[in-house]
Formats: sequence, C-alpha cells, structure tokens
Amino acid sequence: MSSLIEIHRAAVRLFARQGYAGTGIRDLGKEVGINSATLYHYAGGKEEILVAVMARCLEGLLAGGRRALGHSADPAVQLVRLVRLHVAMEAVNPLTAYVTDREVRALSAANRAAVLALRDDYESMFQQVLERGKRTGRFQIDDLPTTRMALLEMCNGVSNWYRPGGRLSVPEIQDRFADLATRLVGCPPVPPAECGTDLAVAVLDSEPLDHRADEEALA
Amino acid sequence: MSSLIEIHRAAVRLFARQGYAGTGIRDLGKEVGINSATLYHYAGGKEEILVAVMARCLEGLLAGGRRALGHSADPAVQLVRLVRLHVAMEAVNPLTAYVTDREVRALSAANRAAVLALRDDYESMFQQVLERGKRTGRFQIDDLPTTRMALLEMCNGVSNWYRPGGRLSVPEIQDRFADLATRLVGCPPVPPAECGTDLAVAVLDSEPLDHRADEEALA
DNA sequence: AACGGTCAATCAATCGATCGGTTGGCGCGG
DNA sequence: CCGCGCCAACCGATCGATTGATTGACCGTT
Repeated sequence: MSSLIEIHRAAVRLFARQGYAGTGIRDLGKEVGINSATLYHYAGGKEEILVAVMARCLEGLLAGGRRALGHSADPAVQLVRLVRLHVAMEAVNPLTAYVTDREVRALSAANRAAVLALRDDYESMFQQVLERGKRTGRFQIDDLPTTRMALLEMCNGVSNWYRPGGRLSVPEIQDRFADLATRLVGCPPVPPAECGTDLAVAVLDSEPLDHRADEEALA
Repeated sequence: MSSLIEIHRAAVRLFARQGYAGTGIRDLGKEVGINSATLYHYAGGKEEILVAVMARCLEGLLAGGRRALGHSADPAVQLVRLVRLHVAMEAVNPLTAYVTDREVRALSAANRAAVLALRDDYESMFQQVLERGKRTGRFQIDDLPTTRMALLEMCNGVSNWYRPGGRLSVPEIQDRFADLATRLVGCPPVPPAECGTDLAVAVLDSEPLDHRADEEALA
C-alpha cells in the first residue's frame, strides 16, 4: 500500500504544514504509516523527495506552457492561456505548488540551481509574451519587469488561499484571473472562445487527495 | 555593541535566508558575534524573537493603514494610498516583510493567533475599501474576494524580488503599483497629487541594513 | 561587595541516515 | 507437492551531529 507516490503525498502535506526544515523523516514515516528507515527503501532521502516533487511540478508547468503558446500568435491570447494554465495548476495542486514555490531555499546548491533553471525557463515564457505584446502595441505596459513580477506573484498566490472544492470552481478562478491579467497589461478582455480547451491540468502524483486537514494552512 | 536590535536584524537575515526552522540559535549568535547563551540575556528565546519582529512589522502596516484611509473618502484614493503604503513597506523592509509573511506557520498556536489577528485587521482595510468602491460604482470588480487576494498577493510579492537600491526607487515602485492596482479594480488612474505625502515608510529596527548578501535569496 | 554582561559546559531531545536482521511471498528444481 | 533460495519490504537500534535551552563561573565596572 505504501509506495513512492504515497511518500511524496505525505511529504507535500507535511512540508506545506510545517516546512521542509521543520519536518523530520520520522514525522514523514509516521504520516505514511511506515518506519523512517523504510523511507530510504523507496526514496533516496529527504532532499531527494523534495527535488522530485518540485521538478515534476515545474515540468508540468513547462509542458503546459508550451501548449499554451502554440495555440495562437496573438500575445493577448497567449497571455490569457498562460495565466489560465498557471492558475489551474495552483488551484488543482495547491500544496504541491505551495511547497515548490517556498522551499527552494532549503535545497542544496546543485539542486537549487537545477530547480531554478526550470523556473527561469517557465517564467521566460511570460517575459517573451509581455515583450511582444508591448512592442506590437497590443498591451499598454509601463514597466515590463514590474508588471511581469506582479502578474506572476498574483498567480502564485492562488495556492495560498484556494483549495479544491472551494467557493469557486477551477474554470471560474481561471475566468477571474484571465480578466485580471488583461486588466494588468492594459488590454481588452479576450473572448473565452479564442482560448481553446486544451489547458486542463491534471492532479499531480504528489498532491494530497484530501485537503480538509490543511485549512489552518490558509492562515 | 550587541543589543536586542542587532539580534533582531541578524535573526531576520538568517530567517529570510534559511528559514526559521532551518536556523539554529548558534547560527544566530555567530551572526551577531556573541555566544548563543547571551541571546537569552536580551531575547527570551527563538520564537520570542520571531514574534517581536512580526508584530512590529504588522503594527507598522496597521498604523500606516489608518493614516492611509483617513486622508480622503474616495475609495480610489484610499486604495491607492493603501497600496503605496504596503508596497513601500515591502520595498524598504523586504527581509522583515518576507519573514513576517512566510514564517507564520512556525509559530505556536497562541502566537500564531495573535499575529493572524493583526494581519486580519490589516487586510480588512482592503476589504472595506474594495466593498465601498464596488458598491458606489467607483470600481468595476467582478469577484471581490478574488480581486482582494490577487491585489494583496501582488503587493506581498514585492519583497520576493525588490531590494533597496534596486533599478527602481521606492516612489517609482509605488507609482507602478498604484497604476496596477487601479487597473485591477477597473478604475481610472488616480492623480498622484490626490494621494498626499504622509505615506513615507521608515526602516524597521529588524531590517538588516546591508542587503547585498541576500541576492541569492532573490531566486 | 554588588552588579550587568558574557561564555564554556552541559542538558535532554531530536536530527538525517545507516546498520543488521526479520518477515513473507514468489519462482524453481526435484 | 515439497523445500530451497532469493529478494523486496520492513523495522528496531544506533550512529555522530545538532537542536533549544539552562547553569554556574568569571569578567570588568561601579
């Protein structure tokens, strides 16, 4: 019954609740229901678990990002699709996204560099879309780096307050954020019809299935 | 030479770099230049240091928030002033704000409740301004909770990428974010003349003076 | 002599990781 | 069908190191 996936799920749940440094491997074992020594039979170690979770999350965003960009050449459509993808990832996998965001500093130098390389690749998609939108006059952007950071932080923040089964459905959250994003870049709303329907986001292996016990994390 | 302020500064620097749980009191002592035992002569303990830093940061925001609201009855002016204050706090005290944001989960139940009470008080100011702006038609807001969270996360994120002495000055950052905020709520830009000049934010006692060594934290 | 300040030494507890050893089920030769 | 060997799965015990916190002694100043 216990497997690597179960371990990753338990790790994400505990890392999100107590932080990576604040979680012991004995806590991890207890959460999975096995001895801490058995963890090393499946996973190479504590940091290896964290790296695997982060890499899978970021690779999911990267793969989705490439799908998002290829659908249309219009920067507005591309931006909305990027935002809808990102928001969906954060809303469907809030704990995984939360840990991926906030525990980078816990990694050793080599692993941190690898994770940051993935993240930089992903964020450069936003950079390029914003640049082209500004250059072509599709967007009215004052300072591009500030707008890019504000946009990304706004989307990243979803994992801080949203949980599956919340007041809004995932498509509703996507609609709200698509509107907010077009407002930020000074661009008229993009009809949902132009956005395609290939932006569904799957539940990651590392995402705990039951988020009920994490409501206090929404502090 | 060593004092409570020095300890708070060192604590914020280390907590921002390694996290609260990842920082030992011996690390803290070494950063200040004293023995770990001497820490207990000035500060009551590790968590007491964190609580003091967080409380001072949030109380600064609360006091500033009250100043921001009293200046005008126009929701647009109130919102812009709240955003300018918040952004300035994050830009002038990025490490303190960063730690205050992200280490709430490290607190014991009692301290966490106290800190969250302060934060809820502060965030309710945004809630009320947005409500009134929507009710009076000054703002075009689709879903108010989503807009509020997006706005707050966007502002909170400043401490993740800005450092004093960066490319943009604090007033410039304030201008950009004031514009972004009005765009988010669907409201024409507010002339800076209507915003007053009483929103200067002081450097907190807990903020390390030299941010050069923290550039890798901008990961 | 009394004081605030400082620290080496030490406390029990816990850290991540590894060890040797036990278990149980499966495949295979007879 | 038996019995042997194998190996993934699992655990108790323990490793050296470090955790937050405390103590008692020593210092210079008053």
